[in-house]
Amino acid sequence: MLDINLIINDTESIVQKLKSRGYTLDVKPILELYNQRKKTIKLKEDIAAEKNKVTDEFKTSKTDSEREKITKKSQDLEKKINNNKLLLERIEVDLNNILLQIPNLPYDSVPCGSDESANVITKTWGNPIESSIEHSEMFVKNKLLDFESAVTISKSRFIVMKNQIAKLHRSLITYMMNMHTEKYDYTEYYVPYIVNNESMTGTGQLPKFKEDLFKIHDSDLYLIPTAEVPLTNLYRNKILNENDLPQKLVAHTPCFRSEAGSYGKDTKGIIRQHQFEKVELVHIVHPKNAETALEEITLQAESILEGLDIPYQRVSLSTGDLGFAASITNDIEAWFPSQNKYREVSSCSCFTDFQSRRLNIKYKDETKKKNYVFTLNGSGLAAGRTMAALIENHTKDQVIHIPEVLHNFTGFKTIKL
RNA sequence: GGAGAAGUGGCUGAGUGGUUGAAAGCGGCACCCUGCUAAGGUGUUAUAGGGUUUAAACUCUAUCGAGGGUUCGAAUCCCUCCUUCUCCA
Repeated sequence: MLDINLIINDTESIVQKLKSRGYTLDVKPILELYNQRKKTIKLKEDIAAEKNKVTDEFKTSKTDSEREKITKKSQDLEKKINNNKLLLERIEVDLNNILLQIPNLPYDSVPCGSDESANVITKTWGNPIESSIEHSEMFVKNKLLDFESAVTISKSRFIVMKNQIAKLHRSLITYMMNMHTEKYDYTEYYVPYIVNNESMTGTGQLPKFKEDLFKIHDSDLYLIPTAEVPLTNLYRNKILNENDLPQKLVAHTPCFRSEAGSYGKDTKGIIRQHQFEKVELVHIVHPKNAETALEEITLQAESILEGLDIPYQRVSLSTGDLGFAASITNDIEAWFPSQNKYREVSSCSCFTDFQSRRLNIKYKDETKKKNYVFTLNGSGLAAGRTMAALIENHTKDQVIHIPEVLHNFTGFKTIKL
């Protein structure tokens, strides 16, 4: 959520910045509601002050007729207060509804463009190999990957893994979690996979992207699309000491996405699933440290791919391709030889105070002044896609060569087909 | 599954209808004192939102788990919900 004062006081530049990411801001209704809100607050509080004075007179009143008068007056004022209260509530709901729909402002450094074609590759690592080996095909016949059973159990876009593949998948997650907790000093969390409406609104999935989520029937609960939601919400309504920043959290969770609107996309393999495992990194930081934190998260995510010897590139998303809540995003894309292109395995973003304003997360500085923290997160990494990339990059003559960093976890060095 | 109890400021905890936005203690902060340490003294210390101001000061409103109700007036009485705890099965 944007700061309404910013919209009121710095309208022109806000409108311009939002325009650069393809959003047209209609300021007029906001301004109107903002003024109405102020007016109504003042009116309501003035009447409340009067009522407080009137009721105070009751104690010192002497006669019954005096008391009767006070009672009557107070009741009248109470009615007026209530009317204004209802009006104010309506105004605030309307205003909030508008504000919740406005995306975050892009950083000035974000490349300008209307869509992903304007994204900028800022780094490449490794030597992309050529190969036509598709990561899923070779496993299907021996049921190490079982799409058919998944459909029987559930529906399409789910997967059953078996034996060494299941273990390889689990080993990847352990490798990532160990790296982040042991080497990078993240605090590990186990969190709920089902969260409430407020949590989803806080991180920005709601109200705008409801159709991307799985909702639990007859409740206001949702399956998480990423651990970002529960992790960031750990700090909802919290005030942190400045020197407790930064907080770095990591969790491994399944992620559930309805993939609405992706019919026909990535139907082959395990690239796009309704349920997948992901290791998620979250930073809660002082605003002045946001940019270094983003670089840190991005490097840490990249280091996972480097350990696995999977070529990748880093892409700076353009204004038109940024996610709703993000101010700046680095995507990390792993090399998929069968597709002859790079595919996203991680997305690292800074959300500035967009989430913390919705979630009410602040820090206190030495002067005891409170400010909103900045939040960041990045995948480190999506396990399924990383495994797919690993398989495609490390299969030779019908043998998958497991990278050395995983040997302790897998217990095997190759998978023979 | 059944029966109770409780939720108050950073923490502990007092407060059963009106000078209580809230005692007291602890903690925090500032200053003072002491040769250092230990201890002591004085003061200060909630949040959000309005008004006002160059700013500070000031002032108003709301907030004692959440929401509703009773009342001229609610932390205090009533109802619903949430959370926590205890006991029984």
